[in-house]
Order: sequence, then structure tokens, then C-alpha cells
Amino acid sequence: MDAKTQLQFDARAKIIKALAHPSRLFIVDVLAKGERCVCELREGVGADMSTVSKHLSILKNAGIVEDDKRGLQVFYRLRCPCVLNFIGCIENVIQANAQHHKALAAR
Amino acid sequence: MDAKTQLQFDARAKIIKALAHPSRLFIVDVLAKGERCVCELREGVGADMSTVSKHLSILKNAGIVEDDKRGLQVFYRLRCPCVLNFIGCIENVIQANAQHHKALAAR
DNA sequence: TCGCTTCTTGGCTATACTACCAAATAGCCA
DNA sequence: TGGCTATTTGGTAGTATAGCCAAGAAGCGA
Repeated sequence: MDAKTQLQFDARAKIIKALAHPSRLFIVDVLAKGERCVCELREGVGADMSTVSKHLSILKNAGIVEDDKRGLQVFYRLRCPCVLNFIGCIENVIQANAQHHKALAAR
Repeated sequence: MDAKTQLQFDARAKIIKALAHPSRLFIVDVLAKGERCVCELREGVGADMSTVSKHLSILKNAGIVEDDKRGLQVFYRLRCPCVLNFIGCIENVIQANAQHHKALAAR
């Protein structure tokens, strides 16, 4: 793997890593329905506000969400709705795993 | 977020986490072209064989690859080629980020 | 200006991940 | 069987991540 290839895979991994957490996936799922402010997300995630804020900053840093400050509140929205297909792919893998396990159990 | 939802997002995160590493993305990329044995992958990744083996076991555990032992060698292949669309989505985000940075720089 | 609210940042601890080396396992062939 | 090769597993050290609390920053309204 040469240096350029390495960089390419590092870049991909950085984005995927940003999605690799249940709370962040939940946030993405909620934002798929429209923009939300941090306190709304906090309720859903059920963690400390500071924790949610850090999750959001990770997603923002990866370019997955963008923020928009209006008055006291900061609204977040998906920057790239294509992340949703993404989740679809994952669900396929989960389905496939479930079938696989079922097939093994049936023996 | 209720318990059932939590489990669903945990399951998704587990799969995504398995992909969230440059070496593992590289492996997926290579396997997209066909099955490979561990030592072939090791060459590409450029890490210790034991390290590659552990990466493979993470991918296998997530249901992304499957293995097939033939003689002394163990061949790995993608179990769910849909992970490739997945990578496509990531590339979209990277593109969007690049354009965004360019737009900011142009100001 | 002062206090209140919303959000972010810094500090800390516990947990998880990664990579290497060394040792174990498994299959082949002499 | 004994040695050789391919791979996995165990151990360990360094690094990164996640969560909470406390403190800071910014906007609003009295």
C-alpha cells in the first residue's frame, strides 16, 4: 500500500469512524427527519449535554452534519443525506447475519 | 431511546466499527476483487501477520467476510458485496467535504 | 448590566483498540 | 514422526475513545 493509497483509506476510515457509535447513529437517524437543536437530541440520546455536544462535533468534523446557530440554540442537520443509503447497507449485512445464524441453528 | 432501539443501533454500530480502520477498509477493497489468503493480504497491508489476522477476525465477527480453510492457507472473501456501495457513499462525503473546503478557501 | 439559558471546552478516569512479539495450533510432506 | 509453513491466540504497552462534572462563552431579556 503506497502513501497515496494509505491517505485515501485514512480519509475513508475517518468518516466511518465518526459513524461508528450507537449514539451518533441515533443522531443521524433523527436528523434524517429534519434539523434539531442540541437539547432535542440530548433527550433522545439520554446522555449529558456535553457528551452529545462532543458527538456532534465529531460528526461535524467528519463533514456528516452541519450546524446553524440561531439565537441561543444551535441547530444541526445532515450535510450529506447519502449517509442514509449507508445505513441501508448496514441493515443488509445485519439481515444476512441473521439468516446465516438461522441457517446454522437449523442444522 | 428505548431498549429495543438501543439494541438496533448497537448492532449497526458494531458492523460500522468493524469497517472503521484503514487496514480493514483496504482488505475489503482487495477482497472486492476476489478471495485472498492471509499472506497475500499481509503483503498489501504491510503489517505483522498476526495483526492482519486479528483484523480479519474482526471483519469475520461482524459478518463482513467469511473464511475458507484449504490446506495450509485460509482464504477470505466478502460475504456481503453490498459493503462496496457503502464505500461509495463514503466517497461521496469525501467529495462533498473537498468541495466545501474549496468553497471556503475561495472566499 | 445581571441573570438565565444553550451550548462548547477542559480535565479526568475508565474502557477499548492497535500493534508487536512470542507461543500455540493445524495441515502437509518427507 | 519430525520438521516446515500458514495462521491464530495470548500477552503487553502505547494510544485513543467515551462519559461525566465543572467551568467558560455567547445570546437574550429584564
